[in-house]
Amino acid sequence: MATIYQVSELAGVSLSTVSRVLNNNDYVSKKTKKKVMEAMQQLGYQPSSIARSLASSRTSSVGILVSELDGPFFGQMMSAIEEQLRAAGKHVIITPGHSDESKEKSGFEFLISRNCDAIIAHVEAVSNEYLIELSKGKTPIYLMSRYVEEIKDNCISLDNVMGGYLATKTMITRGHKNIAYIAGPQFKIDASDRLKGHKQALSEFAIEFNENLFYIGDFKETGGNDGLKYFIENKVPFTALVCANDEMASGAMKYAREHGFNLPSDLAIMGYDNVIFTNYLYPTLTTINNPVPEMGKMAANLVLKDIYKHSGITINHIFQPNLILRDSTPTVK
Amino acid sequence: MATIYQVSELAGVSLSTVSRVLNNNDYVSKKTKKKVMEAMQQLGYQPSSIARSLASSRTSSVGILVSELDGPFFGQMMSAIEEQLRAAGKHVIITPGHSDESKEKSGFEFLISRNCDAIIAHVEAVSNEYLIELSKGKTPIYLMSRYVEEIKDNCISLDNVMGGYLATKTMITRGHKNIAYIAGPQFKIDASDRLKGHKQALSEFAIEFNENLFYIGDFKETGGNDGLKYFIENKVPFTALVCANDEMASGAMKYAREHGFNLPSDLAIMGYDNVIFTNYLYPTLTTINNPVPEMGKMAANLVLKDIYKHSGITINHIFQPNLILRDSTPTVK
DNA sequence: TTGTAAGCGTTATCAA
DNA sequence: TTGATAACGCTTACAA
Repeated sequence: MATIYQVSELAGVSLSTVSRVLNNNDYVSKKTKKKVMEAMQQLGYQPSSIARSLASSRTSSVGILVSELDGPFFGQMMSAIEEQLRAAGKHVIITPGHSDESKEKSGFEFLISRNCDAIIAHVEAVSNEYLIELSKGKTPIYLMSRYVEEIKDNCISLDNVMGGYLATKTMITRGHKNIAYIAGPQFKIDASDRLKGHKQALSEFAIEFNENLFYIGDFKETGGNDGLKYFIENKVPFTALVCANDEMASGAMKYAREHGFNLPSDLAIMGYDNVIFTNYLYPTLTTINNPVPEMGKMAANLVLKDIYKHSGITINHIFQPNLILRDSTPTVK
Repeated sequence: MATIYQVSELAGVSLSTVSRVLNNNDYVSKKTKKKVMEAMQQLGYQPSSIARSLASSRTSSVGILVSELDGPFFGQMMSAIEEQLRAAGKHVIITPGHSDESKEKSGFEFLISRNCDAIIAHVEAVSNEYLIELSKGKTPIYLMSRYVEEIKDNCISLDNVMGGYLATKTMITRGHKNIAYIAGPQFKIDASDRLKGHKQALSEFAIEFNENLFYIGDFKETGGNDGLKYFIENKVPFTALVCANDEMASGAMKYAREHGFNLPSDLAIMGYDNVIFTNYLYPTLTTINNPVPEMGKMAANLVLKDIYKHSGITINHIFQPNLILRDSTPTVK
């Protein structure tokens, strides 16, 4: 590998001049610049980003900490962030936190030790206090889908209470009274907010919250499965099922069909997130749209604005979910 | 941030000693080691991985180059690789190539310039020659789902011809003669191999390949949609549809249902990859299992063995696909 | 506009 | 078993 030193020698200039060319510094004459570029070309020179960042303590890379590397939700998120950042010549370093406190912390440490210029994180297990403390460090932290009052300028979040409310209200206005609810793990703020919205809608229409129609799932297909099974065994009648995410809804749909339900007439089902495959289920799944790509893009923009000083960027910190009405929730007479 | 220098001062030893402790070097007395560790603790010292890799030209990180950051296929792949590597204390740096030649190349360059100890790549647009050339460089390259004879020891691949054969043969043995086929983009080797297998099965059973029952899709839902539309407009009768991946199959299923097909009785559909949501479609989708997680794990193991000198690892370079029989392909009398 | 030289935080080679 | 000291490849005052 050629180094900057060899380039400088071949071009007959000093190290600093080569460095200037590398960094598009204005104070270089056209002529020298050309000489240097040619030398680089000739040697197939590739600057070492490691050395650059050691010297400059900037890396042109932003860390992304997500819960999982797979799953449609995180896929969309990573993809949107990466695309926006790459367009600005920045790179991303992605690491998973697996919704586990110590793994999330070590993810942060890794990213920080890699000198990321900033970190965009979707974390669920670490406490707000930890995040606030971390934000005082040298690496700026941005939060996706999480609102922490003390560092709200660094948060991009979704109004999940509203989303939860919307989901259940839709079922009610479509004629349902006995509505089962499969929640997500309650340590996840998204999940507990959605539940809050559910209860809000219930109470608005004077429907009592029934423990026998409430189950806490795992945000995966199995959660939908297990939840529906639990409800059926409880023998409390219900005509609608609201799930706190699409994966659980699809699991429930499958279980329902396998156990003699005729969908959607026997049971109306609602998801949450509007993940890509919901449109390919049968019946197509009514769901609450979680504008993940837009939010990812916004998070990237926020970093571009704050850290890389791009101008003319307007930031929207809180997104509103909206209803996507499909076939799984027909109106009941 | 505390540096190694401050640690050495507080512990009353030299830089080198601290470095030795950091690297678990044996030639350090228990006593000094303890002193140093305490100093580290006290200062909350975190070694700079940047500086470390500049000095050692090792990074404990392996680059992953995938086509897309989202999508169930790549999600599973990244996840499996990362899990295995993380268990060995290595980190991954992920970057997407978007199935585009110049983007894939710049992905490689980025990863190489980050001094990754190795790169695991799933690339589709760059040529074999490029990969062979690249393999001569200082960063070892490993290929996922791609077989290149000259560097076969660095390849982990799936026998896609066999998979394609299996898919179509299954349809034939279940009683179908008029089988439509929606292929993937033919510059992708996976796609062209699957097609090859399809033709092989056809000819084995003396069924002629019919251009009117052949469509090249984009490996996404839209491809399934458009393909089925094309076949219907062609007005050539067919009773079975084989798709080169699950996304296209799900798109086709939806289009079929919207256009009056009764599934699966009117049309048998076969997917490929056994992506997570195939089991939640209705009818559940018969598909060819692509053991992505196993292959990802194997690729990680290969790196662990070759690069990090782990012992006792057995490598399987070529994986065999198998049939997952579900409800979308009933037998025809 | 260009060059000199001092870092950046480690590892690695010697010598002690 | 420990310590000096020279790399690693680049950026960045400061000087010229």
